[in-house]
Amino acid sequence: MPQSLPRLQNHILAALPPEARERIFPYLEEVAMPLGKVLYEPGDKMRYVYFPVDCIVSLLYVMEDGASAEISVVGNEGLVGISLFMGGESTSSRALVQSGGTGYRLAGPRLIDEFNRHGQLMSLVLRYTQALITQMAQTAVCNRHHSIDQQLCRWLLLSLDRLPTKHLVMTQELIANMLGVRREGVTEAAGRLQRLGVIEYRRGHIEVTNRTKLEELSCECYAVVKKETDRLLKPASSPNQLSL
Amino acid sequence: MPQSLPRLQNHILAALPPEARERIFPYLEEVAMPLGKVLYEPGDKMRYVYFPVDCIVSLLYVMEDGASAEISVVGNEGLVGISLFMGGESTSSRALVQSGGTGYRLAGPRLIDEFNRHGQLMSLVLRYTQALITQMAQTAVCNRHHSIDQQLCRWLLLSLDRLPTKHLVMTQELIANMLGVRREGVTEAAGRLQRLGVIEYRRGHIEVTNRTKLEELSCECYAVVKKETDRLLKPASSPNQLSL
DNA sequence: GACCCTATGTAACCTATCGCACATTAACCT
DNA sequence: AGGTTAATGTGCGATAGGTTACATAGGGTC
Repeated sequence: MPQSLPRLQNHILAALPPEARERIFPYLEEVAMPLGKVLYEPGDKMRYVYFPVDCIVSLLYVMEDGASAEISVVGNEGLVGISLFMGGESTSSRALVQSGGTGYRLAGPRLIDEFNRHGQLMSLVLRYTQALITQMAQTAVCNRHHSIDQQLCRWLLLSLDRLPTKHLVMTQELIANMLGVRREGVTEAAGRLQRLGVIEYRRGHIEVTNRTKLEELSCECYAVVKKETDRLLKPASSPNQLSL
Repeated sequence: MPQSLPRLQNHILAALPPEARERIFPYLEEVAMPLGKVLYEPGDKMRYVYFPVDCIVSLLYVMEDGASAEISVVGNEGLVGISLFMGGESTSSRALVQSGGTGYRLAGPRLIDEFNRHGQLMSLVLRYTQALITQMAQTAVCNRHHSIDQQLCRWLLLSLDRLPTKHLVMTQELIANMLGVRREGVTEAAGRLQRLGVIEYRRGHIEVTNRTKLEELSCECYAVVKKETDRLLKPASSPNQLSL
């Protein structure tokens, strides 16, 4: 089984030891992840986990009245479908591709089988899940206390960290859906950021031109999540933290 | 080892099979959980997990400027300190006793040892963790879209579900800290609820007098969390969902 | 019973964001 | 090239909630 490069661009897959790769890689299926694709809806029994390679997936909650809010984002640092191994088999949120690209999927039973070996994969995905929890918690706080401008900065940074370029293909309308605010609010915030020379945009495209300043303008939430995610996932191939 | 009743009031402990109880119960220490006690601060290396019996613990995030927001609440349906088995050993939030009572604590290594047996305890705590994730996600959404009145209803219901009585010992100031809003906002919302005959309160005490109406006035967030938590934890002693 | 502290009530003002209505234009299609 | 559609810009009034500043009173303490 050739260890083709793309699948190693997903950090979880890349951090697996050789034996685990041998067991799992034959079952990985490459899948297109075009913008707007829905990986699962609330309550769906999950059949696959998805390992993003160069795409971004948003976990978002849509309310009865149609209003929505992003709970967290997943890029090639993680995987989509944690409920499979957490035991619930479904979530109350929707998984939506927010930035197109490709990924790999693995059938649920294959993942669970490997998870149950109690080895590196289990350790990795549990640590990743904790990083995800941190992100959700910080999103809750950010939604409560920070301005649209600050949240837009945070959102751009989270996206940027998960993309190979400084260029986002994204309408303000979609960003508004993610942040759970009006589209006009995003237009105004984006206008301000552009006037400050932090971003440049045209219809459906945003380019970050001054990342340093973007970080300054963002609320603390970005840094908190980034730092904690790095802490949890950097030592990804360190000795299993679960051993005594 | 006698299976004294109080420890079985914690649903996780109660759902363990006899063998697991035999291994764990000797190491459980009863601990007082007075209102205001801090179980851990952000970044603290956790030494124990806590199993609430008749108290409520809030996980809340405190920002640089002192503003705070509750991320989730834990009662006797769960446990505090999931980072221990998730692998991070610390979180970015604070665990604060919001309603006094007692609980049991278990030293980290003892828990991890049992977790690593890959049995019922692992299954239980992972499912519980997913329930916690649902609660956090819904909190994020609620913070974005719902009014203080609705959130107060949700918060009262979540607390009520974790208490043996309809009586909360709680100042409006504290509730405001949890919800991440001004104290005056809570005063006004509580006043409206009282005028509607849903609650009755006096200094530091709140009594829910019409739960049905409280549920009507709450946003959908309470019901979503409740339903999902029940789904995940009700079949607590069902066959290990992780087996193929 | 007097006292004091803390919890609660109230009010005037400020601001961010919403809700709505519309103008403008970039980019795509034929 | 022109038409069409979707994306963006702008300008209101409405409003929830924040900010500040006090007034009031419950309930424990001496």
